[in-house]
Amino acid sequence: MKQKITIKTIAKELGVSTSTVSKALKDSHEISKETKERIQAYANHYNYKPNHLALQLRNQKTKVIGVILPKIVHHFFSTVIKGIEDGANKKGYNLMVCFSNESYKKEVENLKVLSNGSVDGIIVSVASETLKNKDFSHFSGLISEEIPLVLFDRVINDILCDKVVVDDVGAGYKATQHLLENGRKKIALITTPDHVNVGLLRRQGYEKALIESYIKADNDIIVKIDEKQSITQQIEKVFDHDIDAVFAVNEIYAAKSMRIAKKRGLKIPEDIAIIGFTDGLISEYSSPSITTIAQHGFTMGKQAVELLIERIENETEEFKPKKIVISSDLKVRESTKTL
Amino acid sequence: MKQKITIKTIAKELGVSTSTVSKALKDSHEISKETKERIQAYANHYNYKPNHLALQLRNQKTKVIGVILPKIVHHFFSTVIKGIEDGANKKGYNLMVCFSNESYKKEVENLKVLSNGSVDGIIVSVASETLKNKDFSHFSGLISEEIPLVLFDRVINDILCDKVVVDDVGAGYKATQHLLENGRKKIALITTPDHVNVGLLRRQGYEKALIESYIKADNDIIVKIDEKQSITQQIEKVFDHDIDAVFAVNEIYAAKSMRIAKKRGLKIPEDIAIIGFTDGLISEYSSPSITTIAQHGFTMGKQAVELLIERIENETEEFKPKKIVISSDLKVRESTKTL
DNA sequence: TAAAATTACGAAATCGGTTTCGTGTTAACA
DNA sequence: TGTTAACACGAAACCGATTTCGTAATTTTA
Repeated sequence: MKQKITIKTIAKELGVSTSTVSKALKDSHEISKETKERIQAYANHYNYKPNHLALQLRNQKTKVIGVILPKIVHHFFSTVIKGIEDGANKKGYNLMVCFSNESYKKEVENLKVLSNGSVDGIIVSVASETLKNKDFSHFSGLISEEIPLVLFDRVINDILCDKVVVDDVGAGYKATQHLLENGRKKIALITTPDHVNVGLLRRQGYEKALIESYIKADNDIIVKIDEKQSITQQIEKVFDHDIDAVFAVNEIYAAKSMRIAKKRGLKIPEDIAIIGFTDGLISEYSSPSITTIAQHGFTMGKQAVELLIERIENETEEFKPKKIVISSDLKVRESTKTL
Repeated sequence: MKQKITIKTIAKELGVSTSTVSKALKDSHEISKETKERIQAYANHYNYKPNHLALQLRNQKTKVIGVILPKIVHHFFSTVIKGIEDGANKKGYNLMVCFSNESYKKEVENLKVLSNGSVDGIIVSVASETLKNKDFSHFSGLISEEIPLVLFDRVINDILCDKVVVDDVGAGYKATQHLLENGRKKIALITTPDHVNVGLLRRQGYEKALIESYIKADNDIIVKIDEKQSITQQIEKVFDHDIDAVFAVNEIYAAKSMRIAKKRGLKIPEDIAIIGFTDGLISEYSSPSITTIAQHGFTMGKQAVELLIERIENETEEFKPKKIVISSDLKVRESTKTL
C-alpha cells in the first residue's frame, strides 16, 4: 500500500505544527483564515484522510460491531445480518462478522478475537454445539469484562445480557392451531434435539395447542432430527404412522417432508397438510408453496443492533437486561389450504 | 465497558517499566526468569489482553479484510462470503462486511469507509447500478492509493486489479448444449439487462451453442428482465411463443418459469425443460427439482481472498493483475430429464 | 500609556502498545 | 586489580491522530 499522507506530512510541508493542522482541518476558530485555507487546500489536493486506527485508539471506540453467526448460507441468518447491517449503518457503525459454523471451539475463538478491543459490542446467536455442551463460560467472561453483548434467536437464559427472540412458543401454537382449525387431528412434529432451545419452545406451543383441543400428543409422530444421520430416513419413519399433517420447525424439514409425501402418492394439501418455519425461498417457490411461520429476521437483526448501540452509547445507565420478543406471523400458502 | 488492564497498569503495579512488561510477556531473553514469571502471572490473573488497535496502529496493518457485496440474502453471495471467511480465517484475517444493496451511492460510501485504513485490502462484487452507470472512479481511486483490491463475479474490465470470475460464457454454452442434446430446439432465454455483464456473457454462450447446432437465436424468446416491473409478467410473454425449453440465468427466474409452465398445464420435463443458474436451495427442493449450473461460490470466495492476501503480504512484487476463471458444473436434475 | 484581552499558534501529553539504544551492576577473565 | 562481557532493565521514540495549556504578539480598553 502506498504511504498515506498524514498530519505530520502536512505540518512539515507547510511549516506549521501538527496541532495547527489538526485544528485547521476541523475549522477551529483558533486558526486564522489564511492558514486554514492553506492547510485545507493542501489536504484536499493530496487527498488526506484521517487514519481511523489512530482515532479509534484515541477515542477508545471503534464504531464497529462484532457479529457471530452459526452459519450464513441460510435464509434466516442472512436476513438477520441484513437487519443488523441496516440498523448499524444508520447509526454510523460497521460490521465485523464471524461464523462459528455451529462449533463451540470456533465460537470461543471468535469471541476472543472480537473482545480484544476491535469492536464496541457483540451480537451473537449461539452455536448448537455450545447449547449442547452447556459451557457458557466464554459468555460470562464477556459479561464480567462488561463488553456490551446482545444474544438473539438462540439465547442462553443464564447469561445476563440483552436478548432478542422469536415468540417460539406462540409460533408453535399458531402453526398447530392453524392445522387444527383446518380439521387436522394427527399432526406430526419434525423438530430438533432438545438442546436447541428454539425447537423445544416450538414444541411447547405445539403441545399447548393440542391440549386445548383435547388431543393427546403422540410421541410416535414426534421426531427429533439428529443431523448427523440421514434426515430423510428419520422423517420417513413418521410417515409410517397415520398422520394428516406435518409441522416442521424449519424450512428444510418441511421441504423434505413434502418430497416424501409426494413420493408416497399423498396429495398436498388434500391428504396431508404441511407447515414450515422460516419464510425462505424454498417455501415460496416450491409447489405447492408451503405455509410457514415468518420469523421476521430483518426485524430481529435491527432490534438487536439497536439494543446493542443503546447499550454502547449509554453505559452510565444501570444495567437491566432487556428481552425483546418478536412475534411471528403465519403465512398461509397452498400446502395447508382448507380441506 | 470496564476499564481494561494495560501494560501500563501492570508496570505500575509491579514497579517495573512498560518495556520490561512488554518484553516479559513475549518471553524475551532480556528479562530475568523471576521477573518474567511475576509479570506473566500477574497478566494472567488479571486476564490481560493486548489492545488490538494499538498493535494495528504500530504495525500499520489490521489483519482485516473488507468485503462489499451487492446483497446477502442470496444463496450465491452468502456462499461466497462463507468461502471468503474460510480462507481469511486460515490466514488469521477477519472480515468487515458491507452491503451496497446494488446501489452506486452506497457502494461509494462503503468503499470510502473501508479505505481509511480500517482494512488491509478489499474484495468487491460490483453493484448493478454501478455497472449501469459505468462510473468506476471510486475504484480507480482505490487503485491509485494502491489499496489491494480483488473483484469477483461482477467485475469491471477496465480496472486493473485481481479478478475472480465464473466462466459465464462456458456455463451458458454448457447449459444450452445440455438442452440441445436433450432434443430441445426452441430454447427461451430469461436473462438480465445487458449492463449486468454476467447476463451478457451467459447469453454469448447460449448463442454460441445454438450456432453450432445451426439454430438461429430468436429474439422473441429472449427476454431481458427489468426487475422494476413484474418479473412473472415478463416471463409470461415468452411462454406465449412456441418453446420447449427455458434457460434462466438465475434461480428465481427458473423457479418463476416453472410456476408459469405448471399453471399453463405444461409438464416438466416432458413438455418443457427448465434449467437455472446458481445452485441454491430452491433448485434442490422444488419439484421437480431444477437442473442448474453450480457456480461454486465457496471456491470463488476462497480464491478471491487468497489472491488478496497474497497481494497484501507480498506488496514488493511488481504488479501484474491476475484473473482466475472458475469453471462451473452442470447439475442435472429432474427438470431436464431426457425425453 | 499601561493593563487587559484577544488572536494565532506550538509544545507536550495521551491513547496502548513495540523496539532500539543506553546504562548500571555483577561476573568472568587476563 | 583492571578490563571486558554478560545480564537485566529503563528511557525514549514511534505509530497518527486530538486536545489542553501556555505564550508571544497584537489589539482593545481604561
